[in-house]
Amino acid sequence: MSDQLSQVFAALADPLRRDLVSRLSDGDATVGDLAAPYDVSLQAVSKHLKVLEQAGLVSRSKDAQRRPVHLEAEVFDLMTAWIERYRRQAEARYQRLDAVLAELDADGADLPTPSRTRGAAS
Amino acid sequence: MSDQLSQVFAALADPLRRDLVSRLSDGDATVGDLAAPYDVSLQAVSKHLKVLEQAGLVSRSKDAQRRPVHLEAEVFDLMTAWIERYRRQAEARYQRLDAVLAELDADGADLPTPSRTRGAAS
DNA sequence: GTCGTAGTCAACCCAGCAGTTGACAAGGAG
DNA sequence: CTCCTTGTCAACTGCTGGGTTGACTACGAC
Repeated sequence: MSDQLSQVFAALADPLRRDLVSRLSDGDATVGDLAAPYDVSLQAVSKHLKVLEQAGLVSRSKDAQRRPVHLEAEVFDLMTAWIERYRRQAEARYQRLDAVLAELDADGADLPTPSRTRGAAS
Repeated sequence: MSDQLSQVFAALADPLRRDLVSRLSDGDATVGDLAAPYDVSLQAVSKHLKVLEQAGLVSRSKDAQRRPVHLEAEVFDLMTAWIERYRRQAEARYQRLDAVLAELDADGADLPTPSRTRGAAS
């Protein structure tokens, strides 16, 4: 679980943490402000923030005894890149399959272009 | 944790499961095929697949005693939508801040457009 | 100085998850 | 039919994660 991608996904798997991110996208906030709407303890929220910080989604500065929390949007790119990669790959495969099926249909199902059968053919 | 978004994020928080998704984007495969490269038991991989299935990332059909696994790419859209939403929101906020700062700089820091100060002003 | 505020740290509990092994079901193959 | 393959289900273990409470630090206010 040490890789950042795993940490980011794990961090966002919790609804409360996603809500924190959501509210932080609206502007920086202190721990107390963030904790107020929930009925969990301040310490629990502080822990959640630590998880987000560890994942690189959030940074905390130091202003007197206050700890303003700031959203780091760049990390989203990491996820987006990963997601897009496999979505596109999967979509490309479907399109290829569609093309093959269309070709089969057009040719009359007699010459199934026997060159490449990788994948679904078992 | 019942909402799908949480399940999807949690499912992808595991490197092995991400690897399964990665390999499935290359084409359907059986449980045995998928389990082969790892040094964990077949049952463990089957469990991982169940997690992915529960999250809607994967579907299993039935072919004799074989259970071909198929990647469902649509669920990625759910994540992408969530991510994009907050990334754009955060980026927009930065741009607004930049604009305000630029304006301050241009005006000579005497008329800080005192209408809206929400957010970072403590 | 004392008090109150903002937040972290540490210890502890409970639930869930990843991994294991063992037994079992479902279908071909001989 | 029996055997083998493919895979699931069930029970158990160990670890991690989210929650709590209590004590502590750091800073500003009085």
